[in-house]
Amino acid sequence: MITLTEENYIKAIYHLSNNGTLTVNTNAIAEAMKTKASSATDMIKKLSEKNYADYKKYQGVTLTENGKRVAVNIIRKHRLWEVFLVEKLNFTWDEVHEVAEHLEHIKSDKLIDELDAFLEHPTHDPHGDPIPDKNGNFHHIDKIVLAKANIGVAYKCVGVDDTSTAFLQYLDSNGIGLGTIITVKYREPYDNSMRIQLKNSEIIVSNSVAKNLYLKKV
Amino acid sequence: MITLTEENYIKAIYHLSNNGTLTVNTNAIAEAMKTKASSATDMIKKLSEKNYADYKKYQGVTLTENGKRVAVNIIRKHRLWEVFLVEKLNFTWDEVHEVAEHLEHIKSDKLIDELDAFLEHPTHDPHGDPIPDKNGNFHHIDKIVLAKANIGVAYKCVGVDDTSTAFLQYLDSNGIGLGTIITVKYREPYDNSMRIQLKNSEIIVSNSVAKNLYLKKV
DNA sequence: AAACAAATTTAGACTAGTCTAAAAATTATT
DNA sequence: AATAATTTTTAGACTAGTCTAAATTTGTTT
Repeated sequence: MITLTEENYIKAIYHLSNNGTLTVNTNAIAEAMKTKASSATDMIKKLSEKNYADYKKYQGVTLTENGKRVAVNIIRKHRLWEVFLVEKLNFTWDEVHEVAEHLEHIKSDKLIDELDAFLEHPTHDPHGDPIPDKNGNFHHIDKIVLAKANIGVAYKCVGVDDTSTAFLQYLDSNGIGLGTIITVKYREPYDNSMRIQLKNSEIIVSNSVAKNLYLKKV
Repeated sequence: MITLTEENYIKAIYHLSNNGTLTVNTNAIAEAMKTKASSATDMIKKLSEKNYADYKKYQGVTLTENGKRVAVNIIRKHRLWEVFLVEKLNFTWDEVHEVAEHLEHIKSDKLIDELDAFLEHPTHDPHGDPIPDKNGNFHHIDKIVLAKANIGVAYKCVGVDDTSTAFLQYLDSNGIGLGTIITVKYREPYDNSMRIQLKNSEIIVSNSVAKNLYLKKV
């Protein structure tokens, strides 16, 4: 039996390891989990014993295939619930995360399969992140970051990197959401801010914004 | 902050006390929670300290108004989720309970208000039990138990007392569900079994079945 | 009302997860 | 290559919730 805390550590390690590819160090895990390094060490040992992680003292942690499977499954559940909350229960994209953090731990295969079907097998969550299928495969779309977009080309907004409330509300108040058509008019060399064309307006966004918005050619 | 375990104890006490009207003894709580009496004692003390329960040593427990409010709120959440699972996710009425036991602990007012609206403010769950509204008021329907129904009168099935899988599956396989029209043809004095008329069949049910099925005159 | 039975509480111990403080290993700097 | 700084681990303690076993209270018989 896997505990809620174990699941959350596995998820944190998965994200910190760039989807299971890098080795993660103890301090990073502790910080992500908002605990102390000593607590992280204890949990890492436990995950290692239970075959969710590979670990050698002082050398950092990677997830086993088993651990990755658990992580991807939680991510699937998290993102499906986010779609449900936005599409069916009128949540905005900055409100969903906290509730989904809890819903993702409900254990029922039937629940998640039926939810998936009820939502008509969505491939992306409200932030544009891909939803892995039952077998853990991600539906990949090739996206570029606004900061690297070409001048004069039309793109569609397909996701965000930063999912903080502040950023999402900034986008909302500037009329940017998933599907919004964006054309770059000008890149200011001085600070890398950009003037972009939306449907009915032209706005200037800073480089920090441009680095966090994903686009796809239309 | 209230813990998951505290919520479950409060819910158990609420049910055992007949919706907050009777005093409940320690052994009954321990049995309901599948723990030992000593564990129940510890938790009772804690609930008492936190003002969810009134308690004097050796004298049993009652819920405070505060405790009842918590219990009714959990019951509201539990039953709304049950409706969701049956109506939207194709669960059968004997499958919902276990998953709802977990969903009922998700804490988000917006979630439950929106779910309520999404389901169009249902007044009863899939077992016919009333769903309290936001303010904790139950929508009462006056129902009678099949065992006490009159011969020759047509009734509609509005609920069950026993929600065990075995009973619900028995009902399913005999073509009885919420809304089924039932007319009693004969009561056998020897064992209080009953011959009842359904839409396209006549069946005989034992007294244990008849005591667990709620009806309402049509 | 004394003795027994049943229910309840206390005492002490265990696990999961956390913490602080100190020790050990690794990495960086001179 | 030695020392300093950083990271990580260990040791020991704490809380929530559980357990067993013993002690206490209540209630029930005779």
